[in-house]
Amino acid sequence: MEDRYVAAAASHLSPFYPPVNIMKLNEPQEKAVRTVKGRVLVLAGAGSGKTRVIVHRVAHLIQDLNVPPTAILGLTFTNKAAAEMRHRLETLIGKPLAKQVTLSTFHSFCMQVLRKEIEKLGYTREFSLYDEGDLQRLIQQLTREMLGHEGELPSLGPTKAALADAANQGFSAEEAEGGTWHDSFSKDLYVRLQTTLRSYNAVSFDNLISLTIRLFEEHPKTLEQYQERFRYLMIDEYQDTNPAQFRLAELLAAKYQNLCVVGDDDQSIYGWRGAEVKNILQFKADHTIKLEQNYRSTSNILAAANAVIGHNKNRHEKKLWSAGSASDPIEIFNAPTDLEEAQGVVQRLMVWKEKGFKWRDMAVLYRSNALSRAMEAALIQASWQNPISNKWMRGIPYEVFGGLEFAERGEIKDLLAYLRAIANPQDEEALLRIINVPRRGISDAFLDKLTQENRSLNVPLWNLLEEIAQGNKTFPGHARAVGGISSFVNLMKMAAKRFETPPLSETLSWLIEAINYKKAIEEEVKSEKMREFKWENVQECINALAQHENDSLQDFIATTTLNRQSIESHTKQTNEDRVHLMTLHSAKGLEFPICFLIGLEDGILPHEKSMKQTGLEEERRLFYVGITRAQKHLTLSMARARMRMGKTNPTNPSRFLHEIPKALFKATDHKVFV
DNA sequence: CGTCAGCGGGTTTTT
DNA sequence: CCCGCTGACG
Repeated sequence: MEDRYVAAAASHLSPFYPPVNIMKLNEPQEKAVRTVKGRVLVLAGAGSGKTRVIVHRVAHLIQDLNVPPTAILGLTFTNKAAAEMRHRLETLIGKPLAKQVTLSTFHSFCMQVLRKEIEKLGYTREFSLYDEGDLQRLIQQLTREMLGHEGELPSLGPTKAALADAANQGFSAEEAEGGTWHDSFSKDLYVRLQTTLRSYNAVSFDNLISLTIRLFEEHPKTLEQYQERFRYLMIDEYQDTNPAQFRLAELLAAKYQNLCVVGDDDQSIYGWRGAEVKNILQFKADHTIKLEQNYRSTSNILAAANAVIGHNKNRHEKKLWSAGSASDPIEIFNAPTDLEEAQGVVQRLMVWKEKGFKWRDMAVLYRSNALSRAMEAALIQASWQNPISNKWMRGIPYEVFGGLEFAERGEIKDLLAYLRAIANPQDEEALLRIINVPRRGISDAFLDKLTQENRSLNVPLWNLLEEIAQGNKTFPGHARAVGGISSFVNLMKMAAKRFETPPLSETLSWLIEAINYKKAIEEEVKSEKMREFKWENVQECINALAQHENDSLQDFIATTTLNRQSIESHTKQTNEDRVHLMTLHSAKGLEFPICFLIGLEDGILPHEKSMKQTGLEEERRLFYVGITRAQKHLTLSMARARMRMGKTNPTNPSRFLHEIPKALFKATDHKVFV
């Protein structure tokens, strides 16, 4: 069967010069865009227009080669990168076309696939998605069960590492049995974890990938459907793929082999998550294209970046160059304390604002989420003069990306657990979380008894609860608990019915009322302020659901779990004029005219937990990624004393700072104005 | 069964 | 500093 667009795709060989959209690219960029058949490796240095190439390549396929947008699949690692790519594609080819292209993270792509196909693997479509926290609690529980009360949970370090490794390989319970393990406890725990998830009708983040692989391997017909649909596959940040993701990509590309991978070994920063740089270094390519001209940064910034990354031994030599001017030197300041460091950054932000930059042109990047605290405090306290109205404003608008905060709050987790249990009553984790919230007189001891019983009978907890509610099972002396369970079961049944019909947000409101959650908060929480805060969060959750009226309950839960930002960001308009705060990891793939890297101290960057040699090189790459986010101006900062875990400790400047040639930077006082 | 004080432990990074 | 957990008590 000869598709129209397959024939058309060969037209890149014709003398026809493709229209407008790729005219402004440099030679290797254009080559990358026009090489649409076969296995293409694009080695793209930082700021070399990698995203631009991907987006133009998609546009070229659609507009010039008549490839249907639905035949293109672009995979990224972070939601932010996927969103950025979509945004840029929209400006290039318009929303209607861009919307039809599948651009998503590995995990959400797999989620979409499994939503449709998971029944082939023996799960139901209502399966739950467990985030890292859910998984952690489950592991804890299983560990306790396995060790009994004797073992005082000995060093779980090696075990956790072994579990992570198996997960990165994408092992199923059966595969784990045959795999090589350091110790049998780790293996048993992993096997037990996988089988328990399975019995809960639940999948972990890693399962999203591994189950999709299994689906494709066990159901060649299904795989073929996806291969037929997605004939053009592109993977961004390919250096970050782990073994499972690698397998998945190869499966999808196996038939047509139109696989374009883009990446940079110098920006490999997910080794801790099982990423293997060798995937990009050993990629079997029909065409290899190197992008080495940097368009993003001034030559000072680029020179600093090159000098820093040059200290890594384990890398491929490249020669990033820029035609740009030297411009300002990099600024470095060392403040007495973390608070003053934050104030120094805020003062500089205000200077740039006065010079005409938008807040959204500026970003503050840091190694770990905890570092945002002091920054936020300083941003909230700042007073600045609006250059247009000349009015004095209190607080600089900012947005923190990626922090877990909102989704991690107890009340949100409670409500989501309700939704999860309603959608998937087999989700024991969710069930146990909310069965006694608010208090229904069901004690932990009683629940232990029940879980033990359902394990030995091999009956889902929910079924047992139903039995109890119907009076088929009696527990003399536990009248209160039995009563609580009955009302809980009835409530959940009623809720499940109600959630079948939209609007979902109204049903959630009903549920919150039905469980008297407001009263529960009022009884639980002492401080008036906290109560208000929590109640606001509950309202936020309703609002978030209202934003997803067209989705099913399951879709809402999945989106929320896969993209924590999504549950809170709907209130803030995207693209609002705010300073961006984020970790170095989530900044990858992004660029900002004005960049601040804060907390550049030994122990933070490089992080104390990764001071071993290989770890150190990854930390350096992280620094490199940070430096290369800056387009026009870069400020590096540190503090001589920093509050950590409630204690203020002296610190030393990051060893990486010594790797920047003196000629490239200017040391300044932390205060801009006195 | 629920509450509350006291304590010990832990901070990388993301989906 | 901020949790989650524990164990004693009401």
